[in-house]
Order: sequence, then C-alpha cells, then structure tokens
Amino acid sequence: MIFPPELIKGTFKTIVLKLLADNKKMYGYEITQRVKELTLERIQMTEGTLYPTLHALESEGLVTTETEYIGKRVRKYYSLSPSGKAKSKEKVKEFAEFVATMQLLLDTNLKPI
Amino acid sequence: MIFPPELIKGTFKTIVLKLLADNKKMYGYEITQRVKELTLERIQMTEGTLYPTLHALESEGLVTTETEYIGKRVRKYYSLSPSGKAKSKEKVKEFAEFVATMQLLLDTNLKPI
DNA sequence: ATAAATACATTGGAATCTTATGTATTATTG
DNA sequence: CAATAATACATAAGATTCCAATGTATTTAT
Repeated sequence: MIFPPELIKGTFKTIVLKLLADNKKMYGYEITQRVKELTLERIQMTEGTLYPTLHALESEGLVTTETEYIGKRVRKYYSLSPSGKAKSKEKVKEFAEFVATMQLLLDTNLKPI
Repeated sequence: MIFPPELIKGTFKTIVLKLLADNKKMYGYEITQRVKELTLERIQMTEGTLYPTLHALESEGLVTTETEYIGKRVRKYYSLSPSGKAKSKEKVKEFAEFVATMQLLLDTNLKPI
C-alpha cells in the first residue's frame, strides 16, 4: 500500500528525530535509505522533504552537524542536541497519543439512542 | 495534549467517512460535536475544516445530502453513497497500515553493525 | 565508457488546513 | 425580556508544508 502524502506529512520531524535518537549520528542520504529499508519501501523520504526538515531542525537548535570527507565527497552528519533528545521523546509520545485518540474515532461508534 | 495541526491534517476525510459509515446520516454541526466528544476534546474539527471536507466528499460522489428544516433553521444531512462506503473501509484500513508502518520506525531501531 | 548509486542542495508550485468573518435561528439565563 | 450562548450553515484569504523537478559532483559497478 502506498500512503497518500497528506497522511505522512507532519510525521517527518518525528521520524528524523527518532532515528537520530537511536543512532547517535546519521547523514542525510543514510536517513532516506534507512526509512525506505525499515518501512519496507512503504515510506519514501525524498531529498526535497528531508533536507528542508534537517535544516529546520538545525535552525531550531535540535540537531548539530559535523562535516566529514569521504575521499572528495562531503558527508554531513547530524546529531541530536540535548533539547533534540527531549524533543524526540516528546514527539514519539505525541504520535502514540495521537494514534490512541484516532482509535477512539475509528473504532466503531454507533450513534447513542 | 493538544496535537499539532500537521499531524491531524490528512485524517479529516477518514474521520468523516468513518463517522458516516457508523451513523447512516449526520449533519455538519453534529459531526463537529461528535468528534469533540469522542476524542475527549483532543481533536476539534472546526467549521472551516469540516465544511470544505464535506463539500469535497460530495463532489467526489462519496456522500449524498438531504436538507431538513427544524423550525426555520436548515439542517443538511450527509450520507455515504455506495462508493463512499467502500472508501470509508479503505481509508480506515489505510490509516491502520500507516500506523503499523510508523511503528516500524518509532520502535527502537539501532544501527546494525 | 557508461550507468547507477552516493551525496549534497534549492525552488516553485500544489495542496491543505486555519483563522477570521459572515448570516441567521433558537434556547437559556439573569 | 434582553443579552448571551448554542445551533447551523458557509466562504475566503493567508499560512504552512510538502513534493517533484532540477542542479551539481563523486564513486562504484558493468
């Protein structure tokens, strides 16, 4: 199943923060591949989505970066700042509560008499 | 907890279709109240969101309408069309699979060695 | 050699919600 | 009985946010 974009929208920050929380440091391309792999290709995080997300997280002070050269090719690693670690937990929890709330709606609800 | 709009966005059609699947016919204001009630006020579906959603569903042929007068006040009831019933099931299933896929990402995933 | 994969990045457009506003009726309450 | 809250519809302008497309460059595989 391919998910409509409007469903995935709004979860990108959560996904990136969580991956960084589990992996200390990752670079952009690595994140796109990991998402693809972990979701069995059901969610594709394209570059047009990922890089703006990473840059936003950086400007919010939630991640820090360090650049590394592999041969001549640059690689930019992202790591969570202390506030980023807190934010990661918060966003994961928020998503869980959101799902729980949606369940209240999507489990069968007959009109009371 | 109040959910950020970008998380709820994209679920409105699913919510409305599901409520109509369970309740045969509902009118707009009733839907806003039911959502508030079922989610313990965690999700508010405002009129600016609901009416455009209902009109979109109607133009897609997923719902039909009938107008009723309560005194002088008009009330517009919405019901699922056959294709709307199918769509409702599809969207609910889609959301469930989306959640399952997100779980793959949000459960702890350490980098393989 | 050529193609595919790796790796960064930006931009314009599209889609979608949200705030604000508008109109009107009915019920409640002080 | 006047004022307020609740009921009930609706739209429009603006903000936000993604996404497809595009661009550059290096490395690896065929």
